[in-house]
Amino acid sequence: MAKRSAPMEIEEAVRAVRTSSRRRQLLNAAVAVMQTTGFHQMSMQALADQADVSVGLIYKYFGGKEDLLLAAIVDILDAFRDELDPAMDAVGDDPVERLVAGFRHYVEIVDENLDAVVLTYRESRTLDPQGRERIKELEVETSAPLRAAVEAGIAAGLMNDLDPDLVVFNLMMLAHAWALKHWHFAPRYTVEQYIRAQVRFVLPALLAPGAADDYRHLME
Amino acid sequence: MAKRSAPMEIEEAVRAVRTSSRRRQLLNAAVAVMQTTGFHQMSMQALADQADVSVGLIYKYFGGKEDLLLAAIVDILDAFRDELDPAMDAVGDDPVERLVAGFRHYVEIVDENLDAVVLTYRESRTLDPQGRERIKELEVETSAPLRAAVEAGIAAGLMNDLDPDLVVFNLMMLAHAWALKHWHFAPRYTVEQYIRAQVRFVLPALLAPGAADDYRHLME
Amino acid sequence: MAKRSAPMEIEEAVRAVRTSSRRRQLLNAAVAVMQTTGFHQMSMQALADQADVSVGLIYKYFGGKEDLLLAAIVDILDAFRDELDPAMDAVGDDPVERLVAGFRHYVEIVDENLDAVVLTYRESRTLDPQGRERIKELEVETSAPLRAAVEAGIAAGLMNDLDPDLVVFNLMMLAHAWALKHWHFAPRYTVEQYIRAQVRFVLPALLAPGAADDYRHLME
Amino acid sequence: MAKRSAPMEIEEAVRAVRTSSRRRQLLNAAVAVMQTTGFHQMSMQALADQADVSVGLIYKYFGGKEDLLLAAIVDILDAFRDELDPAMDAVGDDPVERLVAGFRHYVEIVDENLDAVVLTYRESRTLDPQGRERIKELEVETSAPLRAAVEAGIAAGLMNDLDPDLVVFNLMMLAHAWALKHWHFAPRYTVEQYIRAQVRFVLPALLAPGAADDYRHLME
DNA sequence: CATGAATGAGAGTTCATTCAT
DNA sequence: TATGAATGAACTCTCATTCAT
Repeated sequence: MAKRSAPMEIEEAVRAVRTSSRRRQLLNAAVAVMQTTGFHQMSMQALADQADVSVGLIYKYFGGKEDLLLAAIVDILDAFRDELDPAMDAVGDDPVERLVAGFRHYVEIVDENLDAVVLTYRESRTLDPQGRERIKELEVETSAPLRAAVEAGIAAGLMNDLDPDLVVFNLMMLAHAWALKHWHFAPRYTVEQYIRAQVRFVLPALLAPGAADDYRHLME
Repeated sequence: MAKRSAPMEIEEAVRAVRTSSRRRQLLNAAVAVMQTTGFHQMSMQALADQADVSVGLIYKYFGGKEDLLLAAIVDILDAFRDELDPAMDAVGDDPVERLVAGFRHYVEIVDENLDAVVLTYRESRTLDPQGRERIKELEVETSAPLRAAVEAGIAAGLMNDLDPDLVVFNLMMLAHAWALKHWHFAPRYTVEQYIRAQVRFVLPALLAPGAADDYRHLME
Repeated sequence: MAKRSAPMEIEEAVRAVRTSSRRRQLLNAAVAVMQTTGFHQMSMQALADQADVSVGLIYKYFGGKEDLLLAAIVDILDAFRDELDPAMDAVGDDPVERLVAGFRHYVEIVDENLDAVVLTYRESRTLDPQGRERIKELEVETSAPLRAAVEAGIAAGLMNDLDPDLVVFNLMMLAHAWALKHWHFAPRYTVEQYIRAQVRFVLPALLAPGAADDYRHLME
Repeated sequence: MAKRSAPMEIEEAVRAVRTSSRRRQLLNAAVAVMQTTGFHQMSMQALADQADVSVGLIYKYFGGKEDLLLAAIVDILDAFRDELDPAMDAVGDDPVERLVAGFRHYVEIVDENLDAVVLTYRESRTLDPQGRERIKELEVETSAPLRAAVEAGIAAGLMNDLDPDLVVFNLMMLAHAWALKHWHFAPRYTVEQYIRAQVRFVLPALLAPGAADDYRHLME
């Protein structure tokens, strides 16, 4: 009996995997093409060529061009959201250590997705209001662990009493800046150098007077 | 002779003014349309309607659509560059005062050109390499007075020995953030509040330990 | 031997029936979809969904979309042709009675196949010349029993000496009108009323002066 | 003063005429292409070629393909409606004479627009509900003068007491049949012969017993 | 200087058909 | 026998650009 049902489950699983891998293949191709030509300049034919499939097939996996854009952006933001928490957990409970680890990892993900990050800035206005809303929500979700660290830091008296919201968005902007101003920073800094320089810039602004000495090691 | 040339000069001046006012009229219309629809969605017909001229006329003043985009972006960046210096001069010679005044004014200009600023982020990849280069140069030019203030501040021992380049780009990013994340900040802050909050965030990071007390008034 | 062949025959018969039932299933589905969306708007996927089979299977039973259309139309016309004769035989030998019975039955079949009839008018131009020819032949074949009745009626002096061909095509047009102008007639007449009204209209035109009285009962 | 306003009026008039002639040119081309290939088979490129304009221009004068179809059909029906009344007035006041003249002219218009008439049957289902409604209204409008003649004839005791609505639709069907079954009738009849044959068929059905003799000349 | 009718290449999207499973 | 993923040509429609007036 299990034998009879198994094939069906397998078949379904196979299809699910195939579907998912096609989506991934197409999303990767889409980001690759968009990074060089931009969303509007990307023709569906060009995308098909890049992904090595036919144009028609794209429409089996995505509702249309805009749907593809939304999926690509959401895909990136999902990565941010899902990777941030574990990276922060890895360094323990100290709010400052957690925040710095979070920022560091955020920049690293940005570095691995330079074009995708730029994409979220360039093309989100292209989406319909619903899609835009979705993206804003994701961005806020993503910032949640950072915000929690800031709030914990303030509560523990380790950080100055600044608006956590502003602090978090500032950190995200500085992380995004690595992508947005890559033309400017790349010749001057490696990612690692960029991260350290920004931490050196930001920490003094955050740390409460009494706590500054305890985190000297984070600023070398 | 003077009699003959005078009318001509006037005619030329009239033409120059008219030409210039036509360009302005078209640029304003272009920014107005782009802010709602985006560059790619803007049809030349829509632009012509907005500017109350015929499509054909646009091509008398601009080489084409992309040329118009470049002109619009350059136009905005010119404003930044030209207004920053005077605003900083108005507060005297103190590097810290100058830097804060510069940042304050920068954000104010951003606030008056929200859509235009977003435009520079969204559409610069659309331009040809030459146009992109032009924009980067302008951005660097714009940052010059801010950089000078930072360098002066460091030289005078008023500011920490940070990379002036990084500091300036950070300040610009935080100013741009008022436009880029306007959906997030606008419900929480007025421009004035945003400026003060950011100054409170940034100054502690910049000021040398000994100088902090002297600029308490800037952070209220 | 018989033992070996019997199963095969059964198998073949099963296959034949299944083939035939598949064809029928598909034709019914096709007519059902076409009646709501039209032939050109009907996608093979929609047809497959309606028939609850896969797209691929359709091509095992029909050469393609146009082949399917021809089959659907021929199917309808076959029904007309095959049902008319028996219905006319049922009323005996009198040419007028036969003609009226034929017309009556014709309208009734039209009523049961409203969309299919409209289909023959709407889509026959879609077919290739050969297919069109086939349909014209079928229509002529279908009209044969009616024509025979008219010719018999004229020969017997019961009907006026009109062109039988014209009479028959007129009758068919008036029958088709029940489908073609259904939007107009349906709110005003039931089928039964429509048939009687048309008989009352047509009979006086057909009946020879001396015969009129004998068929009063047909006109109530 | 008049001089200043005149040019504008002329300019407007010129544009109106040009617009109208473009529409006509396109409608004629559309009917020409549709008659050979059918609406769905007609590509906008084929239409453009036939009309000797560019594809883009078509969209300046029509909202799209379906709009063009509606316009083409309406155009034909308008001709029917506008030409019927004058033709009937020309023969005087006698209801029977008027009806016959109306029918005769109706068939003649059909003969001049064979493909267009077939078009109205083939493609009206293609239109959206609003367009379909429009067409039904036009058809009813067109039938008005015929209906008036029938009603007058019945009131005057010249015609049998049949449903005028049915009579009129029957006449229209028989007129349309000249187009719908042209493949069948054309080899057998000229238009003139067809008209006379149909009049001979229909009049006996309509005329009241007493009036039959007075209209013998109409049936030759 | 100013117009806007006209162009036509190129876009996104659909869908009849095929074929490996 | 039956499937449905994959194809790619063909479709309608848009719009930057030109040019006769």
